[in-house]
Amino acid sequence: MLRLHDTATGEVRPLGPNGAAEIGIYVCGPTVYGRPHIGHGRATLVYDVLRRYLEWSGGNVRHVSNVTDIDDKIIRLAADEHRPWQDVARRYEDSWWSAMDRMGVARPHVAPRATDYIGRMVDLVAELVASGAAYESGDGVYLSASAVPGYGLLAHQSIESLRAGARVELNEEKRAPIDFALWKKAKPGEPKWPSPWGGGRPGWHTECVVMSLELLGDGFALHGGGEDLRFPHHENERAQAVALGRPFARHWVHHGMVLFGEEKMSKSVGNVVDLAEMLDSHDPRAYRLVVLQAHYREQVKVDESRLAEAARTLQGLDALARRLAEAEPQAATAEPSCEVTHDFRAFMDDDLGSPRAVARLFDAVKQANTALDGRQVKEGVSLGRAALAGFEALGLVATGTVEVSEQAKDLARRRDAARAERDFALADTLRDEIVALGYRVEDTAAGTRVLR
RNA sequence: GGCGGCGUGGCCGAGUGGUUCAGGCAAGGGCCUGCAAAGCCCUCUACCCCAGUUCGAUUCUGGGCGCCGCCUCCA
Repeated sequence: MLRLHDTATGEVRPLGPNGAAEIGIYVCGPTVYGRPHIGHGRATLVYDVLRRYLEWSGGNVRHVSNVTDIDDKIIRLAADEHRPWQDVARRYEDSWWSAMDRMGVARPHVAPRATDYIGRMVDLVAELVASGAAYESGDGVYLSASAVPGYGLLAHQSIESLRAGARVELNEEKRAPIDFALWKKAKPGEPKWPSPWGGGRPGWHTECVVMSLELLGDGFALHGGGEDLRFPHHENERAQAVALGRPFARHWVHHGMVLFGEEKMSKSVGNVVDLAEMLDSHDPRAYRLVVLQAHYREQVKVDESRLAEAARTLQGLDALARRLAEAEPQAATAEPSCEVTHDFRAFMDDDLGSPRAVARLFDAVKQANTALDGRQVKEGVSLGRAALAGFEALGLVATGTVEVSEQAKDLARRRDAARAERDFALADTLRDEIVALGYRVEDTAAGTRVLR
């Protein structure tokens, strides 16, 4: 059973009931005001791995991830471009799903848009106002943080120290600097939805409360997001649920940030790497491997050499897949090695120890190759199948086959003929021609093999 | 100022109070190969500094130095 670190308690503890019970996972999704970068990529990969692993372990997962399609940045961009905010939001939502598909990220079971839930958000804010926890002011409705028992749980700070450290500019409309907006009254020209406090739009933190409770139910299993969302976003989500008296996430998961070079990737530093561009220049699986080789709670350093290195590593995995495809007819009954699977599971169950789990699988890859080298086919296939199955459980699929053009196939056939006649000069020339087409060449017992 | 994390071999990155070793990539040598490639074998370079606890610390404690993150509607 999976044990996971919980930000609320600081402990690694069981995620909750496995098996038939539904495991509700809510992951904070994108605000669609720009193209996704590799930081978004890591975030989705981390939770994709979590989800896949739970499902592989027999869990019945319901994965919900929101799309924030209205916010200040979207409004500003729409104004700059003189087009409706909906166009901006939809354009970047499309680029989001496109990039996620390319990374092999499983789509969430439900991906609600914030603007589809505004009526429910208004209801929730009204309830908070009625309870006395929230108050209306000149520019919106705010939640009073001091009205929430245990405010600061996720920040691991007392309300006093949060108050002392608040860097938020003084806002006359708030009673306390740490209070946060539930509803923002529309300024002239801004998009607005009706509410008891006039036209406006919801504050960011409210949508996740409404959608997670609505789609997963009270006391859902897990709420995840980046370390940077721990405070204030998640703290403020939780505050609303607590103020309403509704059981919220039972488990809080936060993953580390992506560093490009030595510091956090951010627009102000100018080191943002566009996700789609990165996927253009590397095997799309390479980034997943990079992410898996670092523990999800640690920061991960990414750069070109790291991605290229991972891509090379994957070639070795693909090579094994090809060997297995050839050897399997002779070892149809070979079961995946239980030892490998057992170790893999043990590492993953311990707070998603993917670096160790992956290392164990690579160990099995080597063992499999060694066995196959030694003609212990059944042993090799057993080890290899377990390794590839483990990688697949993490969303990393090794490919034993490659699309090869007719031209290259023809050259390969001619090269085999030349080699059969021991005309190696011609064979080498033909090999160069195949390589010039962008392929790699390997000789096997079955003849020339052409690879990407 | 408050809170948290990290400093490991050429690079990335796990882990542990001691005995054989993370793993990946790179480098050197070898096996295999017509030559390569792939694969395998061997080799190499470690645990930031200073104290302390201990028979023994990279691993625990304290201090120091350095780096990173959060406290801003940044994943």
